Amino acid sequence: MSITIKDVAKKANVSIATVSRVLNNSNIVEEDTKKRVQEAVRELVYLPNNLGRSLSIKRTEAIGLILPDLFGEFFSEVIRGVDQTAQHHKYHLLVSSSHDDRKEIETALQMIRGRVDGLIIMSADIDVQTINKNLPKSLPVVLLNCQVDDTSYDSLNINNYYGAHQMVSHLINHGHKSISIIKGPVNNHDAEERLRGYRQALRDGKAQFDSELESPGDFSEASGYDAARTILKKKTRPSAIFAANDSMAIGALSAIQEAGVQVPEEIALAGFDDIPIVQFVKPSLSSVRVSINDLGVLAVNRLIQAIREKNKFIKQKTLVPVEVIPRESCGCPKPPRIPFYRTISN
Amino acid sequence: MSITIKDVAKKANVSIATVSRVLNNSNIVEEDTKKRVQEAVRELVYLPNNLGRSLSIKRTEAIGLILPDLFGEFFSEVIRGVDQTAQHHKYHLLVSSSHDDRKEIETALQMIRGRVDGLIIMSADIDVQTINKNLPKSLPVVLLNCQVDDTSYDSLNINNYYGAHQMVSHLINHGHKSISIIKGPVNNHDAEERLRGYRQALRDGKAQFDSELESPGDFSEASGYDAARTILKKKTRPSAIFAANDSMAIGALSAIQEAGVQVPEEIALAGFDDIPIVQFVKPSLSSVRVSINDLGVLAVNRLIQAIREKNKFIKQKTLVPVEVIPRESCGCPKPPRIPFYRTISN
DNA sequence: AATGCTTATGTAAACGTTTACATTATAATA
DNA sequence: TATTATAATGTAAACGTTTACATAAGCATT
Repeated sequence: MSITIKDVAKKANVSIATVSRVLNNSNIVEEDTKKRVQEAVRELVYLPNNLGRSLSIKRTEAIGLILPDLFGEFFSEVIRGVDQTAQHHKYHLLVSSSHDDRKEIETALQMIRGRVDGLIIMSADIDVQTINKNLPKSLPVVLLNCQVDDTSYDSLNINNYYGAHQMVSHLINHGHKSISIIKGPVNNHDAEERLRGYRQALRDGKAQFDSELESPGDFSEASGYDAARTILKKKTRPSAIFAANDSMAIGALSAIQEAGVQVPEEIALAGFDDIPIVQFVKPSLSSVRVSINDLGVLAVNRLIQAIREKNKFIKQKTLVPVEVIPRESCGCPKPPRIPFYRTISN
Repeated sequence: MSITIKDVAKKANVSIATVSRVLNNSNIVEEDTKKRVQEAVRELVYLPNNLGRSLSIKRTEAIGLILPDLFGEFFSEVIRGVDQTAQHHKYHLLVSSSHDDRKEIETALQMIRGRVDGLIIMSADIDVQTINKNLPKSLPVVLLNCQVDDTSYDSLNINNYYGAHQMVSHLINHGHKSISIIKGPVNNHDAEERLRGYRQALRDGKAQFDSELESPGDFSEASGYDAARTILKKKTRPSAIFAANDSMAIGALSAIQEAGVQVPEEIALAGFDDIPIVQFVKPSLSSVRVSINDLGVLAVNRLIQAIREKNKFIKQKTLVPVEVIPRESCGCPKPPRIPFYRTISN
C-alpha cells in the first residue's frame, strides 16, 4: 500500500542498500546514482518508515514522559520544559498522562515500553515493584517527584525543605517574631518537608517556636480558610502566616479579609508553589516558586546521560532548587507582572 | 541483550509462534503448553517489544498531537482532552510541541510519522503543502484551529462568530444600545470572525451600528488599555465594550478603573477566551468560553473514525461550540468560582 | 487398515529498515 | 598483461514480532 524503500530501489534501478545509503547520506555513493535515487524518492514521494528504522538501529530517538492526571499550568510547564530539552538533544517526546491508579500506570508503562529510549516518570504513588515488573532494567528511567527510596533509580525532587526555610527566614527578616504555619496533609512528603523547613528556620532565626503556632491543613483552599479563622481568634495573634501551599494561602487570605484585618500591615502571609493566581489576588501573594522548567531540563539531561552511558552509572537523587518570590502579602512591593498565559487568540 | 520471544520459546521448548499465541491469548493452544510458556515468560521477565509488534501488525495504536509552542493552561487542557479520549479508545498519545516555524513543524512531522496511526495538528501557520510533503496521504489527519481552506483534510475550528454574537447579544439584553468593540489584529482569522459576530449581533438586536464604535487592537493587553482610553474620551461614550479577547479586556479594565469609571455600573465590559485570570480580577470579567475539552474530544473522535475507515470518507469542517460565561463585568452576579488549578502539592 | 477430520504445533515469510560482508568494476601498479 | 588496491554497489542477515500455511498427531468413521 505505502511506498517503501523497495519501490524506490526498483524505480532507481539500484539495491535497497544503496537507497538506504543515499538517505543516510553515506559518502561512498556515486554522485550519479545518488541523483537517480533522490529523483526516485521525489517522484514516488517516499517517506521512510521510522518503525523499521528503529527496529534496525535499536534506537527510537524518543523519550517518554508519564504524568499523573494532567491538570493546569503545572504539568503544561513540565511538558514544555521536557519537550524543549528533548528537542535540543534531538529526541522526540511521547507523553502519556491521566494515570491516577496503579493499574493505569502499568498499562501506560507497557504501552510506552519499546517506543522510547528512556522514560521520565512523574507519579506520586508509583512503587519500584511496578517499574521493575513492567520495564526492562536496561531502560533508563528518571523519577520526578516520586517518593521512592530505592537507590537504583535516578530521582529528582523539589527542595521543599529549603524553600520553606527560605520563605520563613524572609518573614523573619521582615521583623516577624511570631509566625504561624498552616500545614499540609499528614503523611504527605512535600508537606512534611515544608514543615521541617519552617521549624528549622524558626530555630535558625531565633523566632518563637511553639506547637500552638502550627495549624492543620490539607492543601485545600477551604482548609486554609478554616485555619486562618482559628488563628485570628487566638488571644495572642501571630504577626505572619506561612501556608504550606498557595491554595491554602488564598483561602487564608479570604478569611483574613473577611475579618477586616489588613494584609500585610496587620498580618503578613506567604504561600508555596507560586501558582499563577497568586499574582492576581489583592494583595499579591508572596510564594516559593519551583522552577518547573528546571525540573524538565534536569530530568531530560539526566535521562539523556543515562541513555548515552547505557544506563550503567551511579544513580543519584537530586533536589531541584526553589526561589522565594516576595510580593505584597509579606510587605514587599509588588514585582512586575509576569505574563503567564497565552491563549488561542494570541 | 534484552529478552525476546525467542528466548522464551527456547526456555519453554516451543516455537515462537506458540509463544506469540499464548501472549495474544489465542484459544487454540493447549492448557499445558500455555502454562509452560507463561512460566518461561515470568522467569525470564519477558517484555514484548512494541516496535516489532507494530511493524508486523502495521498499527502502532498511538495517535500524535502536534502543538505550537506550549504555553499556559490552554494547551494543557487540549492535551488533557485528547489524551483522555485517546485512552478511552485504547490509543496512546504522542505529543510534540514548541513548533513555531515551518521548519520545526516539518521535522516534527517527519519524526512522528510511522509512529502513529493518526495525527492531530494544531498550528496557526501550517499549510497544506507542508502536510502533503511530509506525511503519507494514507495517514489520517485532523486539523485543529488551523486556517486551511483545503477540503481534503478534516478540520475543527472555534466558533468565533457565534461566540461573539452571543456575547454581544447578551450585552444587548442587559439593555445596552451602544456597544463598542476592541478588535483583534487585522488578517487574523479569529479576530475577523469575532468582529463579524459582533456586527451581526448589533444588527439582529437593533442596536446602534457605527464604525466609530470599532476600535483597533491586536489582542495584547496594552492595545486594550489604549483602546479603552480612546473610547472613554469620546463625547458620546458607549455603555458597553466588547473586547475581542480577554487580554485586551483586562487592559481595558485597567484603563477604565484608572479613569475612575465604574464597571459595570457606568460601562459594561466583556471579553473572549475565558482565560483563568478573568475569574480573579475585580470585577470578574464576562467572557466566552471555548470548551477546550470538547475540542480534544471531537478531534480524537474524528481521528479514530478516520483511522477505522482507513481515511476513506468525506472530510469535513466542524465548528466547536462556545459558551457565554456571564460575570460581574457585564452586570451579572459573580458565579461560583471554578477551581482551575492543581498544583504539585495537591 | 485406510481415510478423513480436528486440533495443536511448527515453519517460514512478512513488516521496513540498516549494515556487515561479498561481489564487481575501475584504476593503479608491476 | 596480469595483479592488486580501491571504490561502488549488491546480497542477505538482522532487528522482534505476527500469521498464513504446512505438518503431525490423535481420533472417529468407513
